[in-house]
Amino acid sequence: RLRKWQERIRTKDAGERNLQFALSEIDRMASALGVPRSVREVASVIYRRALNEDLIRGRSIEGVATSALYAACRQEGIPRSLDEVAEVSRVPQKEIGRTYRYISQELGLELKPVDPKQFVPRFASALGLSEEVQAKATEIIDVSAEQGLLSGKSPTGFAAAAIYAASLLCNEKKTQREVADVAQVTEVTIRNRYQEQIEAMGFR
Amino acid sequence: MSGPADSIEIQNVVASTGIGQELDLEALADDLPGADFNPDNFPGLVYRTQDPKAAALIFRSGKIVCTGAKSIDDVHEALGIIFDKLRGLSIPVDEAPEITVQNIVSSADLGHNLNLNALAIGLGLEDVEYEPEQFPGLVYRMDEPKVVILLFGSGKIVITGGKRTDDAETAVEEIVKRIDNLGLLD
DNA sequence: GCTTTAAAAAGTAAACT
DNA sequence: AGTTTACTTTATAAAGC
Repeated sequence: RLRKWQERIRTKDAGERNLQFALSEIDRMASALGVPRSVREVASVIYRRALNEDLIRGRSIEGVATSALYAACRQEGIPRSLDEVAEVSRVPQKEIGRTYRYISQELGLELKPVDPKQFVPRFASALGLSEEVQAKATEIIDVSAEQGLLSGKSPTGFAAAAIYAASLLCNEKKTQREVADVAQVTEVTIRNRYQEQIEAMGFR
Repeated sequence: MSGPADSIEIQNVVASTGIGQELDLEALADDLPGADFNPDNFPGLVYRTQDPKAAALIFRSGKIVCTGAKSIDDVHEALGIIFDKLRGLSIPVDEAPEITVQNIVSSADLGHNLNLNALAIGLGLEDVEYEPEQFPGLVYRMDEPKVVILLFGSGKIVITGGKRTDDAETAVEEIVKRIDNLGLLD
């Protein structure tokens, strides 16, 4: 009986230590990503829910913690791409994506697809672009999405192309390379999306 | 009446069977020209047929998995060729081993572009997986027939997980109904 | 969970010319 | 900048780690 008590305390301690580790990792990654405290709190709630629903079995603590943070960013409307999240995590991007899809399904998060517009302020300010360019990029995204060009396309690539196009239109030109670097997509992707978008805008 | 159901093409059929006889895969790898056997990687021996084109995974237990065939008839033909090859090596093979179709992958064209964002919300986020950052297709799990449908912006779709030839047809009719009811079939 | 096999869809990416 | 090759997703069996 004494052993059972000790075992329970031991596992309780281990579980407590694991939870503390996960929460400190969420904090570390959130700081590195520069997301507000509210997002860390949402991520912590998601992680605790995953823990209570026994979703961590067979998965790494770090993977679930990273996915919870990725989900929290989306839920709070300030998404980070899987690439960006993977950069501050020690879990490979592929596993983060898989784990995210799993916990999202199991917890019924029902997060809507990421809106490319949500990347515009962050990417544009990283490039030192004006409010005018941001507004133009947002307009390009709205118009081309309405014409059905968004289906299946990556939100970051779509946003990057719109920012590139807007920078040209507003005479604040950034090169495809510069935009590609902040959005972490290739110049080829920007070129492809850009061509479709300017056509949708009735330019060219 | 021509509709999306008429555009269905079977792309891959997976089936399993067994010859009712244990096999020495090391010896078989030497006797079967073109056989790939790397027990360190995978316990099955890989053997490909040219006509019909298919790939078979042959296991020590005598169980066989056939993939890559374009029809159920092709599965039977390809496995027939393999059974005869084994018999030619004086390996006793059951007269007519039972062949079970495990999965059929089909493609089809709905003939309209699809707004996947609207579709994700309309079909119900709980039954949908749409992560364009990871994959351009929307994944929809249907209960009856129990299949998984991948939908693309072009209106092209993939139906997988079905075991019967008509599962794809039923699924296409059903998904067209659901999309049409949402007013998302332009 | 993973390993291997096949096939389609469309996007993204890297390595070449 | 264009082409080729390859990887992402879905399902499914097989034997073994």
